[in-house]
Amino acid sequence: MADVTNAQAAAAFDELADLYELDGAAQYRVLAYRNAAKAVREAPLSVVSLAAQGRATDLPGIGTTLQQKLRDLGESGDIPAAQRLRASYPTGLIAVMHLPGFGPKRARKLHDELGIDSLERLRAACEQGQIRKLKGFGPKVEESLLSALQAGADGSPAPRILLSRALKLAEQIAGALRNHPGAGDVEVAGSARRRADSVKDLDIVATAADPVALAHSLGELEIVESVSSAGDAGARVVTHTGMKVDLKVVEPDQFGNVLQHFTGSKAHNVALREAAVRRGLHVSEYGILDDATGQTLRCRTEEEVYAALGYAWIPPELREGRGELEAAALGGPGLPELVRLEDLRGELHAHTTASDGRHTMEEMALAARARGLEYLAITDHSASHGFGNHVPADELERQIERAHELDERLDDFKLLIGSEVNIGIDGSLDYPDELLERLDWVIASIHTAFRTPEAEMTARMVAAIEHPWVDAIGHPTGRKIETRQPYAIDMEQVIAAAARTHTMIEINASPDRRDLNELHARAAAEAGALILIDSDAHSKANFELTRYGVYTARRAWLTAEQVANTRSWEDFAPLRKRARNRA
DNA sequence: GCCGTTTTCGGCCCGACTGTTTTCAGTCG
Repeated sequence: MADVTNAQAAAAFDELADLYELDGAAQYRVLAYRNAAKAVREAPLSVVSLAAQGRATDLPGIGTTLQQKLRDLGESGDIPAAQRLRASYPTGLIAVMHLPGFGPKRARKLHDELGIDSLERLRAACEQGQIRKLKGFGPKVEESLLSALQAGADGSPAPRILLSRALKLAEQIAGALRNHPGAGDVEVAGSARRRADSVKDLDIVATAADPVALAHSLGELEIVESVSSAGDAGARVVTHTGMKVDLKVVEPDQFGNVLQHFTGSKAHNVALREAAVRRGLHVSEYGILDDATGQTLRCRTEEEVYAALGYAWIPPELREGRGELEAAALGGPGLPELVRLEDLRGELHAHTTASDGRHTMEEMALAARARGLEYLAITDHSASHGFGNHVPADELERQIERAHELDERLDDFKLLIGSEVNIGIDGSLDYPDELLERLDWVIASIHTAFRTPEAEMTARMVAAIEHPWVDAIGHPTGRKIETRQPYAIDMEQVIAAAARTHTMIEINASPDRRDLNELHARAAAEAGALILIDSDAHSKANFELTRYGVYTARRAWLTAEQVANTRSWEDFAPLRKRARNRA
């Protein structure tokens, strides 16, 4: 039944939204499909299975009609309405519709009047000067279309930059702006502030005694390649790395409104405004207009914006339209106290020169202690890792001795000897059980055969989870943000197995992994599984990456209590599965 | 197509920008 993944079902609704849009359907009908696509993409359970049981209507934005379409999708692999519409509107036309500056109306006109059904035919029509003849189109449209097509535009969304790279740039730019003599407040907004997995462009909001001077100073930074506009209200530039940066300079008494607006997300702002309208208030980046008085309230801070609308201030990481408004409503259930970087007291996943790390056990331990951590588990790759970076069993034996000696010597610090053990294709581990038992800590991960079918992959993972000496699962879905899809695996079953067996699940903090993602991490915590935030450090400097794991944990609504390694070693030790098994 | 401390029908966020127009439709965030 779970043959259709939520990602596939969401894509089907998005396609249907595109097709209905081309067909000229009412915009709110189209919007309903887009909202449903988001709900499906973020659902913690298989929506096709839910639909089969008649429970998909519990999801926000799914009614009986869309539930039936999910059933059709589960039973036949397609939705009849989509099949019908595809006959009228070819796939190539959807690509045209997704070109920058284009949408359903323009694409439809090109289709109806010039017979355009692909990017190739569109390019030919441009080259023949046919586009500019159409009513509502002109030479500018034709030119920009041609240059976009020549630059390789194919209607697919622009690539996104990893948060780690984007934040480095954002902090650099914001720092430079703050140093400007005319600057007041300077804050990074947008998805970077929400600590999303990846970022499309940077939004910065500022106040300034001299707005023009501040706006021009952005364009003068060394990292800036070109300036597309700079005035008294802000500036828009592109860096040498290709990142678009948008600076808005605003009056201090609107700083809260503008920062809130440009922090988003879109889903959060739409929900916020819809709720406000029901109370006679209209929210925009300029203020809050009250129907009753005709007055517009301008806010210096975000706290004032949220308070005026009846909410506690909402941490940016939660602003994704995932129930945060209901939780933040004054007099409501309240928002969780989110875990912070400084809450973490131990690190349970780190490599040394014994496998593919850059530093020795001692160097890593001293670096961890210097960062204020109280315990560290050394978890080099196991016997079958390959790439010449594996640790054979006899080498691990020697590592155990070295670790015990080192642990003796380190004051006020607990050094654990563990392993990141490969999970074989059949779910087996590549050290003998008696060796695994003697370790302080074992984290098991999949590093091979990513294309294994879902049922086998799930069974493979669950087998590892059920192993008595596996304390935790590392990077559970194998995804690499923007570059590698997660392997096919039923996370519902994985999470349930982990919760049942007291196996911890990692949020791997490596900025291109952040795996578990925020949705799975939230589901896992709600299912009662204990979460770890691990750096997976391959060098001393990599301990710095832990913060990306904390960001994901916060986006997952996690409290310090739900993250196992916020505990002291004394409190953490008995939570390990091996400690429970021995007890 | 969804949804309900105004509603089972009639609403459904808000404003800027662009290129085309001469008052605005379409797109974008």
